[in-house]
Amino acid sequence: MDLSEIVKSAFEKAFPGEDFSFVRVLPATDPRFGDYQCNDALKVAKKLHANPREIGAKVAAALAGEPTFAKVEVAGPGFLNLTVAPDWLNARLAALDAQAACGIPQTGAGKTVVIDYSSPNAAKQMHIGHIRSTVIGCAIDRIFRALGYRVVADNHLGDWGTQFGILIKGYRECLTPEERDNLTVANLEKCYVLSAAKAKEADGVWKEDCKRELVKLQQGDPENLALWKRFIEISIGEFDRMYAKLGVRFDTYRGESFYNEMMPGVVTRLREMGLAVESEGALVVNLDAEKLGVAIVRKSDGGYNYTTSDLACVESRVREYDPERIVYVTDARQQLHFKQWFSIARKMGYDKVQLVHVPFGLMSYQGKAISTREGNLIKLDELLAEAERRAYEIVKDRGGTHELAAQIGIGAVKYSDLSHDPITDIDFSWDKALALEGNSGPYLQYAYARVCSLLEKSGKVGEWEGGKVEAASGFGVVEPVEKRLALALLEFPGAVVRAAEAYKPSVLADYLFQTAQLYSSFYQNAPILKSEPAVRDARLRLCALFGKVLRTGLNLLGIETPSRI
RNA sequence: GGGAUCGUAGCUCAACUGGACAGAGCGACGGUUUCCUAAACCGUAGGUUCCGGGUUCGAUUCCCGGCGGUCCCA
Repeated sequence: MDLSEIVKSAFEKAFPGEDFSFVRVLPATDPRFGDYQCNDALKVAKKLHANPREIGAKVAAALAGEPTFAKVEVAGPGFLNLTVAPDWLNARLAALDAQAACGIPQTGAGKTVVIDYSSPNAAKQMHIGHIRSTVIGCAIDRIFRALGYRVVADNHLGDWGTQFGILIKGYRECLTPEERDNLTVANLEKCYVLSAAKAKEADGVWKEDCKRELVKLQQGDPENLALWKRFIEISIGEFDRMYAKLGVRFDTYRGESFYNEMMPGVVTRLREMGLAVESEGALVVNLDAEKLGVAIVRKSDGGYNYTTSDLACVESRVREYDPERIVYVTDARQQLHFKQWFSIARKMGYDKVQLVHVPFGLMSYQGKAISTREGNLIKLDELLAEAERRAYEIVKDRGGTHELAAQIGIGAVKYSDLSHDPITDIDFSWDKALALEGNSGPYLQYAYARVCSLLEKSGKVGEWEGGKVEAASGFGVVEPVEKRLALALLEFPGAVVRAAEAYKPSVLADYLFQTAQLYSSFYQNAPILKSEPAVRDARLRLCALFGKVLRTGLNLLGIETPSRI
C-alpha cells in the first residue's frame, strides 16, 4: 500500500473523526532522517491546538506493528521519520520493475490533449531561438503520451500575413532563374531581405507592388496561391530536416492560414454575444474588468490579428478533438495575449477545455535579443553541426561514429535547455549549450552506457535492451549508497507526474540527474561484478532497473540513449 | 504611467508549492586509474537566499512596500 495511505490511516486511528486527506509522506530530505518523512503532525497540531510532538508520538504509536516500517521516530518539533523495512523496499522495487513504462500512472487514458509548439515562421530558417519551444514542447508532448493521453502535436506555423506580399514580389524580381528553379529556404530568406529593403524606398512603388501581390494572394489568385504553397512546402521540408535531427514529430502542421476563413464567423459570434464592440473603426473586446486591457479582434482596415485566429483555432480544435486541454508552448512575451484570448474564449463558452500557456524565457545571445538586425542569429543547423563536431572530437578516439556524436551532441543541446525551469531567460553560449560534463546530457548518457556495458559483461542479461531483466535475484539492498539509489528509483513515476502537472520537463531532468549521481556514486564505491554471487546478482538487478528508469526518462525528454559511448 | 516575470555560492542553476544544518554543476584547490568506460568518483573552500516589514511553531517559498534586471501594454 501507498505510504501516504498508511500514515493517513494511522492519523485517523489516533484521532478519529478528523479529516486527514492532506497527509502526505515524502522522501526524507536527509538520509539521517530515515527513508521517508511526514511533516503533517505539525499541521494537525495547529488545527487541534495541541502539542505537535505529542501528536507525532500518538501517530507513531498507531504505526507500531505496521510491517512496512522498520523504524518510526518523532523528531524535532514533531516530524515523523520513517525507515522502511527491507522486505517492503524489495517488493516495491520488484513491482516497479514489473510495471510497464516504469510505473508511470495512466492518468490520461481516454483523454485528449492538444499541444501547440515549435511554430516557426515559414520562409525563414530556424535559429537557436526556436530551440526552446521545440524542445520543451516535445518533452511535454512525450510526457503526456507516457501518461496515457492521446496527444495531438500541432505545429502552428506562421504561414500567412503581410510578409508573403514582400516574398512574392521578391521572388519574381530579386532571384535569378536558377535560384527560382532550385528554391530553398535560404533563397527565400534572401529575397525577403532584398525585397523588404526596397519596400522602404522613398517613392513607395515597391511597397505598393508588395501590397498588391498580398491582396491578390488573399483573393485567391491562382498564380500567387501556387507560389505561396510552394514557399510553405519548401519551408516545411526544411523544418522537417531539423525535426528529424531533433527527434521531433508532429501530428499536424496547421498554420495560421488554416483558420483564415473561420475568422469572420468568430467575429460575428463575438458581436452577437455582445462581447465585441466598435471602437475607432476597429472591433474590440474590453477586458478592463480583469485588468487585461483591450483586445482587438478586427483592425480598422478590416484585417484580423492573432487574437481572432487563436479563437478560431480553439473553436476548430474543440470541434474536432474535444480535448481535455490545449497547451501552448510560446515565449513569455505573449503572456498578456494569451490571458486576453483565454478570457474571451471562456466568455464564448469554451470553459470546459483547459487552456494552458506554458511561457518560456527569452533566449538572447551576448546579451542581445536574437535578430537578424543585431547580426547575432545562429542558425539551428549550425548549432547542431557544431554540437556533433565537438562530440566527435571526444568520441572518435574510442571508435565512435558520427551518428553517435550526433546523438551525444544533440542530447547535450536539448538537455542544457530542458534542465532549466522554462521561465528562465537564457543567454546562449556555445560552451553552456554544448556542455559535455557535469550536469549535462552526456553525463546521463554516459551513466546509461555504463549500465549497458556492465550488464553485457555480467553475461546474465541477454535481452536487457528489449527491456527484459532476468528476475532470478531479488534486490537485497544493503549499502547506504545502494539504498539511496533504490529509494530514488521508486520516485520516478512521481517525478514524471510532477513534471506534467507543472509543465516543466526540468523537474524530470533534475530527477534523472540526481538519480544518475546516486548511481555513479554507487557504481564507483560498491563492487558489482566482483562481489560474491548473491550480492552481485542483487546489484546487477538494481543497475538494470536504474538503466530502465534512466532510458525511459531520457526518452521522455527526447534524448537518445546509445548503449555504448 | 499600468502590468507580467525574475533576483539564491565567483558563474549557471536546484530546492518536490510552508519544513529540519539552503543543494548541484562549472570554475578554484587537493586526492583517486595494474580495479565493472576518469564524459566518472572522493574531499576542501565558497551563502545576510536583493533590501525592509508582516503572517506562522517554522518563510528561498505566502502577503505588503521598496530596489534592480528582462519583457508586455499604453
